[in-house]
Amino acid sequence: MKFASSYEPNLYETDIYGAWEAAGIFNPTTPTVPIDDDGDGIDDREETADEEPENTYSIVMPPPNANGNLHIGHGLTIALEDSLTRYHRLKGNSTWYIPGADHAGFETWVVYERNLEAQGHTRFEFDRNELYARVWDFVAEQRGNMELQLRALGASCSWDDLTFTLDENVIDRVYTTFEKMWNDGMIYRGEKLVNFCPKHQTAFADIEVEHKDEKGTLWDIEYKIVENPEDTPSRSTSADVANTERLSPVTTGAKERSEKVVSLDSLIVSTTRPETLFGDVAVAVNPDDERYKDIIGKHVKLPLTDRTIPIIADEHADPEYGTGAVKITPAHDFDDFEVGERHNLERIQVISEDGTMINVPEQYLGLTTTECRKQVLKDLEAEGLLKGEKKIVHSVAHCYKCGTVLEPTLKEQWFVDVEKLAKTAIAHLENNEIKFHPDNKKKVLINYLKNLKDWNISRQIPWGIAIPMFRQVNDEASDEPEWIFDRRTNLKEIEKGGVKYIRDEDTFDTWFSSSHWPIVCTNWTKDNFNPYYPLNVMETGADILFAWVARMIMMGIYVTGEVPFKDVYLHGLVLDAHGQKMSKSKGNVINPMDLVAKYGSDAFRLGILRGRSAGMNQAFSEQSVISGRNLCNKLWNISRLIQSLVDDDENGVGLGNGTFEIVRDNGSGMSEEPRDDGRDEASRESTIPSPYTTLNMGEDWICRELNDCLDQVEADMTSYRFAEAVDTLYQTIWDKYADWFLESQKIYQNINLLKKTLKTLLIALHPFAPFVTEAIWQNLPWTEGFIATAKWPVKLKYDPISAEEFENIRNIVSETRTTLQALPGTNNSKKYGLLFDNDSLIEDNQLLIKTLSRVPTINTLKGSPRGLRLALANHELYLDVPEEVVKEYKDALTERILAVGRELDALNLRMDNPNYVSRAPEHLVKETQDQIEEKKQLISRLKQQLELI
RNA sequence: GGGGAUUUAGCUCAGCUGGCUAGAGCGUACGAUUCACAUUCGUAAGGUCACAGGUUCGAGCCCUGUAAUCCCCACCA
Repeated sequence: MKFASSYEPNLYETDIYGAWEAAGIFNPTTPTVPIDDDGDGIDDREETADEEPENTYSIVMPPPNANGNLHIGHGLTIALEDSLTRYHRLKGNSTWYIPGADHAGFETWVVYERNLEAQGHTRFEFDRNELYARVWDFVAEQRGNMELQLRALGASCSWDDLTFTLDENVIDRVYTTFEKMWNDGMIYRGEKLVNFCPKHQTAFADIEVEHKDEKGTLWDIEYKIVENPEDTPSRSTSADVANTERLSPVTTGAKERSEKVVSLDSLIVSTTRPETLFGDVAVAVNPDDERYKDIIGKHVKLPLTDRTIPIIADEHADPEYGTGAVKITPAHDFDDFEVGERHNLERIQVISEDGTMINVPEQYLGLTTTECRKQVLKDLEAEGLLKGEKKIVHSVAHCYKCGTVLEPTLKEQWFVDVEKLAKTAIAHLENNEIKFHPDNKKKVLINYLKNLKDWNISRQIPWGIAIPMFRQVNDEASDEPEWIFDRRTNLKEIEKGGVKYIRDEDTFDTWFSSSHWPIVCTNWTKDNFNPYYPLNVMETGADILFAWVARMIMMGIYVTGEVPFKDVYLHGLVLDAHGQKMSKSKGNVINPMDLVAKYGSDAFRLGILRGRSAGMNQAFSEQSVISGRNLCNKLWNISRLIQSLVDDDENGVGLGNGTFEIVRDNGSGMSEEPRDDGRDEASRESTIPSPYTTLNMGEDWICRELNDCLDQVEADMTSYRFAEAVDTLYQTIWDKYADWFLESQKIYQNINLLKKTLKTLLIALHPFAPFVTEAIWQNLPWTEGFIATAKWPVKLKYDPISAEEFENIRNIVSETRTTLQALPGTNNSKKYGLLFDNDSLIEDNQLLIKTLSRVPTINTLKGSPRGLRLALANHELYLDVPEEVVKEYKDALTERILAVGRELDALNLRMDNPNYVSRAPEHLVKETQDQIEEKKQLISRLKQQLELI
């Protein structure tokens, strides 16, 4: 016996994956680039192909961090993507699931730098190329891990085509795009404020910043107004400085805030960052703020300094907030930066990149921002300029990796002008070229693209793709350095036309290269038709809709003129069993590999797909994995039973040797293939008990149910309803196939149908549970090849009348079981037999009914009715129960009559409504009438029963 | 401030174009006991579909409003 009594995933999974991989079945069968052996410029396949060309199905893996372990989100991603891939492979598509590994610029860098520090080194001891080489080795060492984990999850991807985000072709493609953008004038170098992490010494894109609400202090500082500024460092608006004889009283519209303006010759500004006051170049008030109308254009003395700065009018100042006057520090605040742009103000940088003070009076020089803040507050206090403080909660930008507060820092960076990219992308989206799951994410994305700001693509990290820009040296003449594009980024310095250029030290934001993912993975080129681009689907996390999906769409269109994928499926977060976000600090992180080791890969995949729908953050618990494991074991034992029946049959000891004539109409079932029950008539010599004249061991019924199941799974997969597909299979395998069909087939086997239906189920479940289905497939002597490359099952032919008869039998059996449980006493199913009268369905199937109901006997009723009539099924069927027991059951019976009566009333009420009869569809009215008839009959049968008692 | 969701059984979720007598898994209760599977089999209990109006012959589903929860973006001097 090949089948052990339970399925042990660990005995099979590694070997099975190895066998798949060795056989190369995960590679696409349609070549990925056109074949043109005779050099006539035409794809040779099209000339020679007799058969219909295969459909292609392409999907790329969001590249997991090459340096890391897979987490639960990867587990979900692979479960989703691989079931799509396997499903379409079974459906006969040339399927290409392209795996990847991400150099994960910043993430990996953080890990590496931590290592470096642990060894007592710092990044500054090495030059860029050296660091790059070191990290490369570090990652190469780690990468295998991640790939093994993908295999353990069963990802049926084409390993030969694995793309690493720092592969030659990726860099090439990124440079080509960058060059095109440079030539198209979409790349510019700008001094802008960027979010800068003082710890990691790099800038971030807006999207990488994590805003957290924090408690802080808002200090009120007095800035004294001076009548005659001697020194005006800012290049500001001096047009209306002139006038001003007297300040108007600060009253109008000031409300309760007016008292904060302590006198008419000073302004109170509020700030959470007093240390930045050295970078102040103006104080802004709202132009509509009546209180300050007359002082606009005057100057104030900047405390602790000798400078005076102008009072300007700008919308940015909110009259309702604080005193309505706000200090403007363009070099250290994003809003102030914009105010500065509008008013052409100087930018004075007072905090350096390492977070210490520069360009400040001597006593503050070199202090950290925190130290400086303390000192400034102390000094202001001493001068009597600190007018108050209050605690507030405000949101502060943090580094998403180390939690350090990000410092808005003035820096020259490369930017992509996104206006055209976003506009074009919106046009394609509004043209419905991409279908989103869930649907609403399209709207969200368009909304995002409409407000998109220019994209900072420079990172000050060595680990990444070097920005291929070189700056001319010795260009003493101009302020504006001259930059040229060149691919030779392996060189620090190049010469062109006798002029020397130095490479920019920065690397690309990883999203800049990642946005090329569908293009580079499919080897898209301008000149050749590529059957795999656009991708059929992009599956990824909803959390990177903006960072990644948006950019892939913009870049895909920019480079290829086409959207990069036809469908987008976004999954939500996997939360813990209590709906909490998983995090190391909470200690509720679930490692997918632990679950795979414990319950098997299939169990994990089934478990994580159940109850999950697109775009939603949903809970996940080990329990669902256990339930997946149970299904695998169930399927294993189903197969074990069937194989033992097959063995018995081959050894001539099976039950299936009947003398009966099979009465079956194969013509009326809808189907594509005749139901092949495979047995020639002569072999039906049998020992089946004699009352049988027809055989209906659920065979037509199970064919019908399997057909429905296949329909359902196909529909679910087409609409990305994974959980529903799994649910359908679960129910079909367990509740229908095992509980009814196999139980029936224990009496009499149709061996070929058992084989065929088992194959159907195995194939249908394979996309979700690849290992156990393959393990079974390989253990069954009558299957061939790999199930992974089998053909999706065709529909089975069946006789609908026979199927419906079995449905009737199921109802009879169900009612028998229910009634036996409801009767007083225990062990009823052993005590009472069934009696039937004048009913051919029951007569023909008495053994089946007896077996499934587990009653000891079934006999024809002789004499007048006795016992308890089973009223639900409209058959002359009685439970042979003694009168005193029936009497105890009387109350239950009465209650039941009342319940049915209430249902009948409701139906009657519906029919009494003339509008229902006239306006509802005809079939519904008819249905209602039928139901009324049924209920009436049921009541009368129940009443008969009651009278019998 | 802008945007997107969620609210259905104790828990986690389905319920698609309105036809519902609202489903599943887990959990619970009761029963079975070794003949594929105790990772088993059978049966049952459990719901004012967040609330209030409206449209309709008919609303869990559509419309209006309210409440609660969550997420994203922007802002918070």
